[in-house]
Amino acid sequence: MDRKTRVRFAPSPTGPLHMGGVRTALYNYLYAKQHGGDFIIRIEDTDSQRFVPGAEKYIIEALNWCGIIPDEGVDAEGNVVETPSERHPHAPYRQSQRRGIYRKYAEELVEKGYAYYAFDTAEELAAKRAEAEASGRTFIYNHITRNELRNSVSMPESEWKPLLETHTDWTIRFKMPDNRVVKMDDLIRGHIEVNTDTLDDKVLWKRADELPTYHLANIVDDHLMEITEVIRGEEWLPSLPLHYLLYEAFGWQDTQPRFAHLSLLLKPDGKGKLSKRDGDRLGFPVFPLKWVNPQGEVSRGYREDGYFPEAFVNMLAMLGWNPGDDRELFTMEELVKAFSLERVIKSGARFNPEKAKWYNKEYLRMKSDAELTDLFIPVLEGHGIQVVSCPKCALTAGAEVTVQGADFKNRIFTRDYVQKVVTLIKERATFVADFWDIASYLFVSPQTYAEKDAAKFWKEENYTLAFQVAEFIENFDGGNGPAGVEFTKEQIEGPMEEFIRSHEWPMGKVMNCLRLALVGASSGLGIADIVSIIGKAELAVRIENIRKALL
RNA sequence: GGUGGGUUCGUAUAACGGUUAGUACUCAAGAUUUUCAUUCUUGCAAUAGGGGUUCGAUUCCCCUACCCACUACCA
Repeated sequence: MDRKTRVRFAPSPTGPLHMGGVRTALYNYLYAKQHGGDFIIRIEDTDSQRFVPGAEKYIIEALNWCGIIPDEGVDAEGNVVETPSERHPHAPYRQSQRRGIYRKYAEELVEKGYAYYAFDTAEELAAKRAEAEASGRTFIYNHITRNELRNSVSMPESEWKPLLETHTDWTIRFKMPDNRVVKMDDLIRGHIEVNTDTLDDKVLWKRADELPTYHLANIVDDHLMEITEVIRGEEWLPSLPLHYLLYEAFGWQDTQPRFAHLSLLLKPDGKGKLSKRDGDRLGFPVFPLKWVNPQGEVSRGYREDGYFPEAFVNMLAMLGWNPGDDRELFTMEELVKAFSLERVIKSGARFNPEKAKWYNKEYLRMKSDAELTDLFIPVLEGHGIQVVSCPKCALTAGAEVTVQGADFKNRIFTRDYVQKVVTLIKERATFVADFWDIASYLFVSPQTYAEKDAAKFWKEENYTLAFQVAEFIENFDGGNGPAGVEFTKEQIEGPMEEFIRSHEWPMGKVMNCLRLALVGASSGLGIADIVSIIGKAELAVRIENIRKALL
């Protein structure tokens, strides 16, 4: 068969999309793109009870953030398509809006003898289950019990037929054959066989809300939408025999999609699958985007935590798949090329938040300084820093000093100044938000001095020397101009060290006193970097400040 | 309980019957630097257990253990 590859991601809008769901969508997307096929979104909202407002929008926005863009099912504005068009021939893509088409398929199965009407109420069945459980057994609706229950198999037609009209709570159930071995193939797990005796007569369609259950809707829509591969979570593996049997009952074996069941994401520690609770407990997001549920509870998201979508996607792709070599960094295009279902791991993958951070760090380093500057500016503004595009603009904005592109007093800095900072600190950060913690002293004079560091270095025999070094820097002319002009790191570094060495002063002690004045602690960039970026005037201010504070 | 799936360093994974069982993250140590961070080097650390098949098993088969999923008129 040479059908065009068509895969679908079919979420249920019962809440925000979990990162495991994003991974399933991603693998579908990669598979589709690799085969030059279509990636389709279909909303499986056949459970009106569990519908959550906003969930559908969230799912689409999340996929969009990740760069997982559907070819069909969602329009350019991010809305699920409701009316058919050339681009979206199978609309509507919401199962609740397709409800009219499922009943006839269910009834076709009844007519062919593959399904039957069942009139048992939910309460009756619950009672049966409770009863069985009390005696240590399990009740299952199958070829043995169906004859003692109320349905069109056990009752004469004259008795059940009228019920179709008089009752509104009947269902159509699949008539699971007895003692038949269903032979299946999974693209990831290989050959699987299951005996139908262990399976039950699943409900396919409900009269009460005139809606199909997952099983029927799924098979019918996959068939109608010409899906060629079904890539979904492992939780569906147990119902694969039912789905095979449904394709058979409909006579659709020729176009039956191939199946691939993905393992689940497990929590970082302990037992069990990854849940929202683990994120709260261990301090990492389990959702791509921030989510506020109808009760007002907030769940953090990767986006809001400062992750780059490329890093998030790359990390997710490597959780349960590998290219067969040591490569770990992939763009979406590279993933499309390298991906293969054959290399998807069968076992559950434990999620490792540390590795997620590592990915972000790697991607941060790959970003251009200009791009990172754009991202850093809003963070600075959040700390009361004003960033302007040029020195002139700084003056207009009320700045007094523009030599370095920095006015510390009025907290006005030029974009060039910010980018210089970014260049110096990007290797030290994992997130853009870290920039402030790493480099706030390049925007604001230290207000306090770390006690421990001060106790260690702030001694008279050290700081008197440091003051002399500061004076040396203030008088340094960069080698090509009168005193008072600024200098680059390269210009000051050598002479400053030479100055200290020539006096045989203890380098570490002197430098750390200066550092205490400039940073407020015994950490941070090299002194030459700091003074060249903040300038002589600010150096003088900080020396004066620490004199007042510590002398 | 039943059915199905799974099991390589702490974690993610590599090794299509033959390797000193590799790589990355984490952690530790060392080097470098004026501090911190970076960087570099080194190190710690695994085939769940037991039987087979085979000259040879992480790899194939069986059993046990453990983990996961499913067992709804939910998906």
